[in-house]
Amino acid sequence: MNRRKGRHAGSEVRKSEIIHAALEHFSASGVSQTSMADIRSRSRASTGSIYHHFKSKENLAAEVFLEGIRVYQKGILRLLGEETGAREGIHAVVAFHLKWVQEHTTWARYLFQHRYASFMASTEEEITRLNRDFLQHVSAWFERQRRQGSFRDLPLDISVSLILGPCMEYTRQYLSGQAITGVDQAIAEISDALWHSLCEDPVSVTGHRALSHGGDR
Amino acid sequence: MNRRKGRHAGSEVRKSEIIHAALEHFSASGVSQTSMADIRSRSRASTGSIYHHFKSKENLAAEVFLEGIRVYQKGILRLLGEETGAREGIHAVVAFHLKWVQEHTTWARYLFQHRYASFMASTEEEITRLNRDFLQHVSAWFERQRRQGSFRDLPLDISVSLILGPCMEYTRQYLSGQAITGVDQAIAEISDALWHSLCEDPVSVTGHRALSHGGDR
DNA sequence: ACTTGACTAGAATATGATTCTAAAATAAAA
DNA sequence: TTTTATTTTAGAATCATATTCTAGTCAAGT
Repeated sequence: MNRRKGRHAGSEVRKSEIIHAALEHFSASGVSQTSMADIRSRSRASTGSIYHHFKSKENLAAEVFLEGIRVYQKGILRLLGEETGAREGIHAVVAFHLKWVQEHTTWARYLFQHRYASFMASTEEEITRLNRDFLQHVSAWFERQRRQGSFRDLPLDISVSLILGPCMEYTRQYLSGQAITGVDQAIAEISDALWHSLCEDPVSVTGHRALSHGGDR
Repeated sequence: MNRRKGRHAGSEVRKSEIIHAALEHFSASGVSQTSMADIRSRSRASTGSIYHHFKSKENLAAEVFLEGIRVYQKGILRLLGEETGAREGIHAVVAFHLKWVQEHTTWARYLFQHRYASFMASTEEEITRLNRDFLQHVSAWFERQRRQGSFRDLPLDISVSLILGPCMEYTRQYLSGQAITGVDQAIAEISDALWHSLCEDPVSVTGHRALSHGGDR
């Protein structure tokens, strides 16, 4: 009955080739500095082929974004599902994020340096959907932790800002080569600091702080 | 002697008109979605005139960015020059940033939603210079505070991430209409949290925390 | 008044995104 | 296998828009 599904074998492959060719250029030079000709020559696909798979350059950019953000979010959500304690949870999230950036530099450059780019917001409601679902899971985790008295009772948007903000800012510095502190130390420092800014009563829970850091800078 | 400055009267005015026309569009729709024709018609300047004052669209975008960031940075630096205590300093910076965003929404949309955009990094070394100078002042302030024992001894890039990150992340939410918490409360929450993540020994310095927040969210 | 260089105007050009037409490849039907 | 329908690819044609070019206008100094 589903005779309408006459998918060709190599089609997905070709689409993926285009996405990855685009990623390379977008990540290295940004979307606006990348021409369709660049993508065409790197992917060895024709104009027609590209426009068959993607509605426009903007749409291609969005699909590349989606492909990356899906992988990233899946990783974070797996962590939160593991139901560790609050402090471990925070550390795990920070570590995951920074290591992911370190190991997927090309993706990270595109995803996070262009995070606020305009083409995302307007078009592509799937991005909105992904973000909403993601936020929902994250806030559920938070609520659970808060009920156990691990976190203080902060508004969700503030909590998100406090956690995500430092990670993103360090990421930005790291990607632009301006970070002095290495990733491992950054994970330790940031998660430690976050814990103290989020938890109900930092000192009584753990007597020590500043687990490690050399005398740099 | 300065005969080379055969400035025409209205020239600066015209240039400024172009910048502000561009700002409106850039802020509302982003640089790539704005055409030179848009800017031309809003500023009532001709193509030739625009290209006389600015090398290219990219350069125009950079100059708009510069104009905004200068004002913003000047405000922050004034605060840091006032040599208040560490905690007051943090609060003042957070408050300044968020109120500035609230009062200069148009500028903020452009400056901060496009902060990581590519055209800034590559071209326009004046932006680099501004940022370097700014960072230098900020780090000097930090070093002074740290010597007085107010802050713990964190690497500069980490400190910057911890402070700037939450402000920027909240800003992003605020500008995209996703913030739940109001600006005043956000200032209180964020600066309180920052203090606990940065200071040497939060509890002994001030016994209380969470100065204010309603039971929202 | 005249010369000079900054400034403005708008047409011409160039670059690059998108559309269009047709053909090749593939899968399903006969 | 041959036929038919559908998807996918190709590349030329088109269209949108950023930039350049040529010719002027204007303000100030001589």
